[in-house]
Amino acid sequence: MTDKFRVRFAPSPTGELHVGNARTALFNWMFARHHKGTFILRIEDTDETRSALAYQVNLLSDLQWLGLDWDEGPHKGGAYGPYKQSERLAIYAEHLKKLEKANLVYPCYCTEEELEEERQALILSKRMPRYLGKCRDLTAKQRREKEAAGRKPSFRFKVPELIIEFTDLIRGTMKFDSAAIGDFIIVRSNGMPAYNFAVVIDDFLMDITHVIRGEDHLSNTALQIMLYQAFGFMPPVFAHHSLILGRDRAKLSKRHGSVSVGEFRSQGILPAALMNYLGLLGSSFTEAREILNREEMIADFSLERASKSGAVFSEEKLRWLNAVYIRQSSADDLLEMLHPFLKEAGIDTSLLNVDKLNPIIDLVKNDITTLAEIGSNINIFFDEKYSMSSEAKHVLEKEGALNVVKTFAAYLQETNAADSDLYPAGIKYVKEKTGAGGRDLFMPIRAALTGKVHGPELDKIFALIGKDATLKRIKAIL
RNA sequence: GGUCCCAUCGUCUAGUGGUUAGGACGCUGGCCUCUCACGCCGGAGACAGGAGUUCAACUCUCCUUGGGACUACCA
Repeated sequence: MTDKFRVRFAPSPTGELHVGNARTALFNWMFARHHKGTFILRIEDTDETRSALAYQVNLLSDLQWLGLDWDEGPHKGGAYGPYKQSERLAIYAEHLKKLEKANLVYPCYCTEEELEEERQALILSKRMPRYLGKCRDLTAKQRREKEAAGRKPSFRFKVPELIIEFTDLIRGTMKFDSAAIGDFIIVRSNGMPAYNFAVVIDDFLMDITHVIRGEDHLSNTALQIMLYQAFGFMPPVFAHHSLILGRDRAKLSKRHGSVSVGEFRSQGILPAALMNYLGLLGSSFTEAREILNREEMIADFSLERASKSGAVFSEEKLRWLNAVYIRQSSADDLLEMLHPFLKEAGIDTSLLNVDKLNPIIDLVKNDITTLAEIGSNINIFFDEKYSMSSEAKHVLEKEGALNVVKTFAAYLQETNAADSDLYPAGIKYVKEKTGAGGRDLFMPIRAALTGKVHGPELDKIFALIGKDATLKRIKAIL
């Protein structure tokens, strides 16, 4: 095996970054960092109709948000560039020529309609749908005729007859019979390289040592190995990890709900929590715990611990992890991430100073699962956001409830106790004066103070709201 | 249909021939003298089935069953 470690994440910018791809990126990144190797980002944008610059921009920002920094790639450069396939077209053309010269490739003039017909016919006759090599033995004259008729050829690789064998780092020995594989297209009729062709060339030229990717590429590997052999290239080590599944155990897709990094980001999932969860999914760490920061994950990462079977994505567990991360975060760090969510909740953070906001966040962070929940939990601390829920109203309608609230207000107005004593002394006073205790004592005060029946400890709430606001709120009720 | 991959609680997993099959999420009972949450203590919950190999199989082999991926001029 190699003592050098160069791995890559090679997404195509044709949509939002899917958590499955993010996990592949994470595995590659952890592998590189663990082995003090190089993590390369390559953009596979050879599908002109599906690729969009906006997706690429999005992709890079999602990766950065997750903290998956690359050593070579867009915005970063490197000795093996360019790192966008659309900028490497000359390289692919040159390699096509090599194969042509070796007589390992031929032009195919079939139209997509013709190919589709052939495919359907094969399916109907219950045979394997694959290209049968119609254009493989065209004469020079026949080719000239097709060209003259205005047909642009694609180029197909002449699949040799052999058994392809390779060792997968996660799955062990893999064996494929090329008889089941039809001559496949390596360059499309529009001149763009096809996936299997471009990856092989790029992975070799970029000196990739380990290809870590999803199980969905397992059968592609056979085609790619044939190409490595045709070029006389030394293939890298392959490792195919399992896929992320939806509830129904089918490959996780949009119909299963939220699947993109961007969606979780806007729902208020912390990048560290998503990273941690993705690292845990379909894998495990040797540590007996499940909450690990990035350094711990890197230190403990091993492909040997990657599971071979697919893993169902559990949003429940992600949310649990997220809540843990929120609770563990400092108010300063949270505030940074909370900005867009506070804004959305209609709270103008620019008007508030950190000294006031931080203690509130420190209290509220214990009650939220995602950052997006901040609004409904923080409202009780702002007079202009204060509102009475129907449950709270109900509490105040109970026998004696209003009297408790009134007595509390009366105490606050008359006392000259120090601020820190206000709440405990007030409660004691109300208890003695009204005889109320437990639920009957605290719930009316909670309802009056916050307009809600749930929330953090009352003494802490009171300390943050203060005497004046409390009196104002009670007056509004009476 | 063909090729390939996979199989431990509902879910994610530990386990590498001898264990009361462990943990986490979720569910659930109790405790924390206001609620919700947190936390703590407890509970229910799994080796898909069948043959072998072996003194001994969750663990090794084979078959069955079940699930999945691929089968594009997408990656």
